[in-house]
Amino acid sequence: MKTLVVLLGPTGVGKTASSFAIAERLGSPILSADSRQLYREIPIGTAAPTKEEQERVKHYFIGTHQLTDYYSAAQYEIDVLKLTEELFQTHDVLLLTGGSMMYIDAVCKGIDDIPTVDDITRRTLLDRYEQEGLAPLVDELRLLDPEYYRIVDLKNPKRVIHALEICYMTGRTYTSFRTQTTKERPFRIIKIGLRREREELYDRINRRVDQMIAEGLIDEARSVYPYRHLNSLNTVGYKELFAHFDGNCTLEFAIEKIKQNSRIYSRKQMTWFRRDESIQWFHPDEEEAIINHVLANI
RNA sequence: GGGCAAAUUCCAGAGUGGCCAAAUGGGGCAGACUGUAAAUCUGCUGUCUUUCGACUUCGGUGGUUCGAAUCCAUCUUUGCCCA
Repeated sequence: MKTLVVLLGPTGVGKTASSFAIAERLGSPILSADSRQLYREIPIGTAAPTKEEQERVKHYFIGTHQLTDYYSAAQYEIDVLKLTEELFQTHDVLLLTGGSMMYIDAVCKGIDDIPTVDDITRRTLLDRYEQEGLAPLVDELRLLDPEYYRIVDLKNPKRVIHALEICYMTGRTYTSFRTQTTKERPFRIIKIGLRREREELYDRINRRVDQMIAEGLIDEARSVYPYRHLNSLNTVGYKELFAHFDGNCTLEFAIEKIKQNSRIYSRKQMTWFRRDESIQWFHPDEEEAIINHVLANI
């Protein structure tokens, strides 16, 4: 049986470094599971593998898209499944690595088949939200999809709006698309989680941000500044610098905020991963133990 | 040396006799999460307690008062002003 090894963990824990060693031992390319390394315009701030690193091990899903492209976890699921089908023809084991929680779940558990929202519907609801606020939309959701109304976070605009978008676009309830089932995959999945002591992780994150700055993050951010309203740039490392470019804060403050938001992001990742009991956790230095664990389970 | 102002819970900062364990913001911590998810949202944040509640806090000390973060005296520190 074919095996997909999923190497995951919070930002800055050392996934990239570990992934090379593991990929080389397994003879696998690396499938990135990172929702921002996808974009070719922002390699520095997303700590994407460098050209040299990509020459050492073949990578997929790095710099494959433009900031203006629409992409989502659901699309990622489709793309990864298609790619793995191909690659499993010549490989028994494949390595997927990254920290985008939803992307990983999309591959491992699947996402329900919900239609992609068209631009007009999206803009209509967004305009209404901006003009009328959330309350009327919440009321509508109660009428259009009472079942989802009962369980959604009614204070979360993204969730309420998205459910309404689907209702309006399809004429069906959002609930009717939610099967909440875990999809079966034609391959075995082994999840390896990397973790460190918090103090150590935070220290690495802080230092990595300084390094990004040294590598030219500010120029990189400036080069994409005209696109700052794109969702793909609602990203740690960029939104803080945009605030500085806008004159809302000093550079020093922006850099501190990047560090802080990166730390917060790493914690959110850990919260997400924590409830996944199928993850086997290791310290990044335990390379041999990781390899042995993988070899013992394939 | 003289005058004035200020000292609040991790930080900033409200609060000027009871409704104050003390607004609000920041920070910290925890959680939710199925379509732009590095997004978006929620809760907690003096101690003990499951709850009710109890206890200790608003620079120090001593007063006034039934009752003080709030009033008085004094001390300490800080800032500003006059020398």
